[in-house]
Amino acid sequence: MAQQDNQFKRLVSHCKEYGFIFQSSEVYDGLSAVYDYGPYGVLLKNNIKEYWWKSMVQMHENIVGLDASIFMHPKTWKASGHVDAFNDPLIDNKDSKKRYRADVLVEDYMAKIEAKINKEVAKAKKRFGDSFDEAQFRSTNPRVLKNQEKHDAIGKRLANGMRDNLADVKALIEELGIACPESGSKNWTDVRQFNLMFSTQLGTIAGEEGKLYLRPETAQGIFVNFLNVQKTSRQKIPFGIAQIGKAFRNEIVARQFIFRMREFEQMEMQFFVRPGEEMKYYEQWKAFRLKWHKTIGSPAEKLRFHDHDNLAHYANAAVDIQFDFPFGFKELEGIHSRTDFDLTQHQELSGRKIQYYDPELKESYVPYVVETSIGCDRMFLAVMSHALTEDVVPDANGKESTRLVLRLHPAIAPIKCAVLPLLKNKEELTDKAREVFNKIKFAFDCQYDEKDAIGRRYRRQDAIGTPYCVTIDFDTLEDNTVTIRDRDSLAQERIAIDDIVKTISGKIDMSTLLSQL
RNA sequence: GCGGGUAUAGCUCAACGGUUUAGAGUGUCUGGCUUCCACCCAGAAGAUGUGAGUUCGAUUCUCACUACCUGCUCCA
Repeated sequence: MAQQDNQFKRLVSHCKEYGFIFQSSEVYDGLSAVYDYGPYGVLLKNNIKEYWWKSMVQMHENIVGLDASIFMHPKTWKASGHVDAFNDPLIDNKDSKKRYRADVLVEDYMAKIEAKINKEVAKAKKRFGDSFDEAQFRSTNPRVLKNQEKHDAIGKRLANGMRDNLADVKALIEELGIACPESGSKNWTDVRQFNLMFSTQLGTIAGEEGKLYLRPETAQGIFVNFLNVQKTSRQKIPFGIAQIGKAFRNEIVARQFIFRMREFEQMEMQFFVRPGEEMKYYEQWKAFRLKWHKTIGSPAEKLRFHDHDNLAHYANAAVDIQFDFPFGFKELEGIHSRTDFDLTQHQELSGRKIQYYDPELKESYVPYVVETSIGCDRMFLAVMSHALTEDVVPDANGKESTRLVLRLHPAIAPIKCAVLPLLKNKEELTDKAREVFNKIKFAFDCQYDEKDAIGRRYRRQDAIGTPYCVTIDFDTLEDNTVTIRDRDSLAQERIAIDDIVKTISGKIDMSTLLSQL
């Protein structure tokens, strides 16, 4: 555990030290669980997005893209269930430090009363035998009636309290003498509402009318555009809509660096299928998405599927792809069979028909949805945590020295090639190096560096994951060749200046990577 | 949100309540040297999270705030 902590701390400080990730608003002491991407971070993140987008949209003729707004009509979130389900009233026990949903505590208490009633009924049934009239017993037995009355009164008061009086829910819990199931303590905090959506307002005058939410997931933008996209792109089911975009969640606890942020980026694809065929595509996407991770270099032993035990209200199957982060296996991507829940909901709340006419079946239906949803920032953290390694390499005297190297897949590395004159104080070398730099900078992200000894410059590039370095030496002046040095093997090869772009392009090319999928 | 821990240069760490002008390594910058993996030499810049309190005096003790780590909790 301590070793994991250190490894994680090293990763966080590496991200800061080399300009990948900074804490948001750091000069003002930071803002909790919000982070900014620095110069290398934004390059890496963009490359990850490109890999995802091309593998999903470019590679699949039946998947098209979308960029829906962050603001959406408030009814969207009523339809999706977020307004209701993302509104948990929570209460803490001060002694046991356990947290509960206040309504669940009361409901459990009500369940106990119900159990008492049922016990009474069962007893009577045993006593009276076949002639027992349960309905009559329930409506006349004084003890049953009393308990039933109590049960109903509590239920009513809970419902009222939940609507607009959380203080009364606490009062109810105290009056009923509900104790912490774990510790038996009755020392409760106030009931607090945690709304997981951020709200803001439309227009310059505040009020209920203009209340808007920042989207907590990108998926709904896809669902409400289903018909627009399907008709204009002339897609036939099965087909998918992909989107990359920011989402916002007011998490109760946001921790672990960029793993759980309040503002984050999702890469989602909703695949629309015929009802009844969802499991076939669910399995298909499970396999494809896992392969996507392996192809970019995430090792099989750091990836695993994790089936959901409790399915969300909209799903009939759900699995996570978990990654072995420095703090353990955690969700990186989710693949969910969302049924027709979302489209049906939007159909009901909007009053518009959201259906697809299937020319083969000759009937209209609300399509079923299989979703793949990956956190872009989590993917960033996954590749960084796996890439950051320390190894032992020979130094100038042939002795062993350790180096910090970011073994990113070349296709997503922020800088593809560093151009280095062997010596700084020889103008013919620096001039030539500048010339080489200006020649290849059009092809990919390059960096020119003449400061410090050549070995140090190699190490600097290692630390930001640059896969290739070309070095201009005195031979270059004679024959227009350079040495190209490989980050991982340290091997050096002599190639012509005219071949640099071609050689490196072959190794960093996104299309080569995609063709392995 | 509750409990525990932490906060000193970009990074990693020092400094008895006062010998201090808060040190060191590393990194950064400038110059020199250097013909391929953290060389060397000379110089420079750079820090006590914020705000109160105790004290003659606070980086050091107390409290609050903020942020981070961590257990609980939550996770569409």
